[in-house]
Amino acid sequence: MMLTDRQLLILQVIIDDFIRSAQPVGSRSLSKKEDIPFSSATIRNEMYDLEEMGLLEKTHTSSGRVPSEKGYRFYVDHLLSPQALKKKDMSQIQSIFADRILEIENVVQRSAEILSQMTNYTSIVLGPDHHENKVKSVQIIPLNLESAIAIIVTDTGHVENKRFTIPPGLNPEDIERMVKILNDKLTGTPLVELQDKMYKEVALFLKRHIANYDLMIEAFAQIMNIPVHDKLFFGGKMNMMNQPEFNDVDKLRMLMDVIDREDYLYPLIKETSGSGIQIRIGKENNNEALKDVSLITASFPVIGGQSGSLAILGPTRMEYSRVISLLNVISMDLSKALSTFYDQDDK
Amino acid sequence: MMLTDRQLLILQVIIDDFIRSAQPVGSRSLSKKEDIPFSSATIRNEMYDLEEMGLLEKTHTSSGRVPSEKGYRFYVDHLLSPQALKKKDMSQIQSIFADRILEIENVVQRSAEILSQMTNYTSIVLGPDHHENKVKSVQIIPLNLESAIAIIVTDTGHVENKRFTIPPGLNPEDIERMVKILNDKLTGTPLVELQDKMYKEVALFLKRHIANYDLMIEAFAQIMNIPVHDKLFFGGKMNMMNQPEFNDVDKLRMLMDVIDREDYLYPLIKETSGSGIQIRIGKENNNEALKDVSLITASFPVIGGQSGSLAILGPTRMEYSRVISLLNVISMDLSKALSTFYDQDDK
DNA sequence: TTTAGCACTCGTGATTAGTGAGTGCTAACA
DNA sequence: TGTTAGCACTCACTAATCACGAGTGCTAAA
Repeated sequence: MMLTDRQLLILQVIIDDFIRSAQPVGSRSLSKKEDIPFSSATIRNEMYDLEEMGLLEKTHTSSGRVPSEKGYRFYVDHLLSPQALKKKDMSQIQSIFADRILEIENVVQRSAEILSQMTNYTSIVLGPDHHENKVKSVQIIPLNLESAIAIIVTDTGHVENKRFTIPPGLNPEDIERMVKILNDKLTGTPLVELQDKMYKEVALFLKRHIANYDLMIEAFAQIMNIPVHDKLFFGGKMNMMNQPEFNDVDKLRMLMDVIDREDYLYPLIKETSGSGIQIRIGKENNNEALKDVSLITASFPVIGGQSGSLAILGPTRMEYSRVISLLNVISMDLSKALSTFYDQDDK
Repeated sequence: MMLTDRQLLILQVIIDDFIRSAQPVGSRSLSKKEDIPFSSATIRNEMYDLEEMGLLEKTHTSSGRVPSEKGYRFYVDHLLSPQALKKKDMSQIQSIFADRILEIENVVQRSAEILSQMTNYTSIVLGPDHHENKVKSVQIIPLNLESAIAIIVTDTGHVENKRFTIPPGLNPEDIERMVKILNDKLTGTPLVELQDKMYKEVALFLKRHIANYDLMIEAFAQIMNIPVHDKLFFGGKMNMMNQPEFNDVDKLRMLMDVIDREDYLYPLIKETSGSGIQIRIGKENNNEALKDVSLITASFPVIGGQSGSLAILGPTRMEYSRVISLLNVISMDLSKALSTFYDQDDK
């Protein structure tokens, strides 16, 4: 598909205009613009050709033109020039990452919020997979005779805790011994391998030292059954209400259902990990409810070969350029910020 | 205000009907009902009177009648007979509380979900205030030379954790000693008093045993600065989209804004703690955005004098009877379920 | 190749008329 | 005296019509 320079210009201006106004763009209004020195008739001819190529559409026979999905695709592939962020935006971003925050979740959540607030779209952030994180310490805190809290701390500072019922016949000394064994055996084990290791290696050891070891193993293995999905962090879940394309409650509901049932979104976001910026427009999302939105995802690597991703969900009529710039900046900052949690592992 | 039996009947039927259909109720459709043996003309006369009393309204001169806020208020105060839940509902509730769940948060979250799912309204649950919970154990897990995780476990099994920077010059032995001191001094202290006690009692002690104790105190006091607001748990946040009164995106947005900014809702919910079931209809919520909704709150006591509350937010045209029954049942179950966490404290 | 001009299309908003569900009032009835 | 049948009236809602204007496609002239 070869476009003349003039066609490129017109396409670009139409899409930019539509992104701003959400209104079909007519030839006359275009011809009035400064950077368009052609008459409306000329523009009409070009529009006709662009429509034939499938880059533009009409909402009805005598309406102005609207970008098609293919048009957006062409736009992001060929017409998007990297655009520097405004100073105001930059300084706003700086300010989040300025104060050294100490919890991963906190950084991630705040990134999601700032991202949605700056774009007016919905943002989704997936922290680095913590299944690979290694156990730093295991603690058991008895609450009373029957139950206790098991706590697992990872090398990244993530804390998992779960309450469990103490098997009968186990005395405090048993528990103390157990904690010692667990720490000896499990420190350094990645979370994914925890359950396996528990049954295979630790079980034997416990058998020798602890009464009722099998019940205890059972209880503890439960605890180590850490959820498969990492948690998605959202910002501006409601922002899509502000988009004119979702002025209809039914449409809104369909979209919200998908957003809330995170399992649809999860693979779309997860998949991106490690491959730069990815843009999915409308039907490319392979989901009926997402056919009028675009999802832009960016992955950010953290030290140690892992990565997380952040995403913006907006109408197909999205400010691609700005969103991409923002994602680029924030993913880099996030990389840096989170890497400080990881790079201290090995000390 | 005295109503005849017939007026009571008619008012009741009108409100019941409107709650079901969301449509203004006309005299003719009423007169066709089995339990209404009067002609439409008679009903019209009664309606006229009920309107004069401010219990009914018209949407326009020749429309059917709609309950006014005052009408709903009368309805819940005088016409609501406690209604037994359907077996299906009961068994569904049983099933959540059947399997003994071990985390407070889990129970609370699941209650919120079941409540919203059964009513199709939005539910909000506030767990028992954990500021009064007492420290059971304090742990410090060093992650590397610079940072460590502080963990506080309460007697109810609640775990707070926070990362902090280790003041320079502190060695592992110092930390170990510090943990010992903290446990000695703080076990049994309610969370609210923690910060105070830290500065007043523990500081002196640490001074004697730990290098750089002042930095450490500073760092640790930070950690103990536990958020003032307890967390609200929501179920069915989006359910209001299904109500015809929020078919308009602007209305929906106003409502959602208030729901999301929890600080408006918090006092409304919190306030109820300890005073049975409370119903706020429309403007009684004292909030412009909540003028078309009703909030029904129920508090549930847990052993030890504390209490939490659960609430249902729905349109003023809410199934009051059903919601009240559900809240009654679930709040009792919740009382029981959560009390098991608390009553084992003292053993 | 570009553009001015013109006929044509179609969404939008205002206006009108018809329909039906509802009311209030009056007069007759039990 | 309370109840009801009957009737005129109101008003939201829908469909139909119209004028308007922003837009198009096509043709012919520059």
